[in-house]
Amino acid sequence: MPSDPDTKAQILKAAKSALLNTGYSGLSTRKIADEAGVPLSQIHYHFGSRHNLVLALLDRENQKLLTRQQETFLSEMPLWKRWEQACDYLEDDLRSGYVRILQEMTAAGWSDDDIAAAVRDILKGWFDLLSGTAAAAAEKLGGLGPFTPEEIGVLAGMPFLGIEAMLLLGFKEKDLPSRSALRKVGSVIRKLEGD
Amino acid sequence: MPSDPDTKAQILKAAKSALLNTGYSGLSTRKIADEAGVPLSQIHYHFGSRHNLVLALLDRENQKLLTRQQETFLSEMPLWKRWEQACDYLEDDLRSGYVRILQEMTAAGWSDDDIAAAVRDILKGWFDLLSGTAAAAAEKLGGLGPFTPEEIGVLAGMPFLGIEAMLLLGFKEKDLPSRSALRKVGSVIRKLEGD
DNA sequence: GTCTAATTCGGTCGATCGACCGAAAGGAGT
DNA sequence: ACTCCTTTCGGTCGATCGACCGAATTAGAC
Repeated sequence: MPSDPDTKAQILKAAKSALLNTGYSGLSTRKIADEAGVPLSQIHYHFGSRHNLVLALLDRENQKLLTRQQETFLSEMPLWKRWEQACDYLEDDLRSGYVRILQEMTAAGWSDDDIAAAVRDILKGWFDLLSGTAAAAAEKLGGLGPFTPEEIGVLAGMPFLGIEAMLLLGFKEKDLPSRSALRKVGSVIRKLEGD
Repeated sequence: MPSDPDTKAQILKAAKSALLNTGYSGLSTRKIADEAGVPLSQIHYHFGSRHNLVLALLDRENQKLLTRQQETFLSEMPLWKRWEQACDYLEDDLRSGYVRILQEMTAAGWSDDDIAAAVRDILKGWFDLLSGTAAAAAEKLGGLGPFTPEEIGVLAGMPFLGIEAMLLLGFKEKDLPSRSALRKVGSVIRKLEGD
């Protein structure tokens, strides 16, 4: 009775839901099993351990992002428009829970080498994308000042990670005008491009 | 026998140590008690609950930072030098464990309203400081372009938070040139100031 | 010295955790 | 019909968790 794909996907979906509800520190195999509506033993049958389940969840969430990344990379939009799109993606990813998942996994990685390596791999791919975009922008804009493309990648990407953590913490635009700041950066880029 | 101050401080110190070793999800009252060399019951006598102990630890770590913040606020250094100092502080805080503590608390706040409120208070103070500095810089530099001082505060502070999370995750300068990027921002500020 | 209140200590409670087990149930190939 | 392999299921193990208790100890007031 190989209803395997169903159950496995069901557990992963429940694991995501449980992670969003309780955070990583409150995550337990029993809560996941209850949420999925399957016996506890199913989790260890399909994933072997809680640890492996977490890694599988991270991998599954990342799969979704990879396809979108490649679309963006192939796009020929002007820089300011790509920045705008990145701001839109942030809102999407906040709603979908992906931001929370990745940030929870990042925090878990501070104490777990396997998770840390997995998260670094994911984020490394993102930074390479940003660096590549910066390298292309260097030609268009005539150099990047004192910065290498990789450093521009850092300066473009890190604010998003910091803002994500703050938004998850409950900061509102009134106390931390993060969204308006990001949008205005887009308009500055637009002027730099001479649009 | 009121050796109370000793024991209480000892427990807080052990709590910090345990948090650095195991992360928030692995933190337990027994590990803290063992590390402090006191019976488990002492923790509940002095702090009432694990929850209160965590909040007390956060408050204690923040006290240290507050004094330094005020020193920086009162300083009359040029902007680029303050930025350099912020980079130096980052290295100090990474070594001392303060970065890890605050980032762990931030992540814990995603699932705990009390911790979230406490962390927001701390970071709100930091952002106000940055915004104030940006407002002062606006006069010196002749405006901030399209940005409000608060938005400049966001754009100055958020990269640090993102970079902290990545450094804790084990990113090296080779894969993520975060330190060189931050330092070069300082040199750009220096040119803007016409020094 | 005596009394009082604060502090220390060892022990224990019920709940929850991850992991594992053997038996039952089901589908596929013959 | 039979076998073989995958999957499902309920139950249980030892470990660990936060919280709490009563008794013993100690410092300081008088």
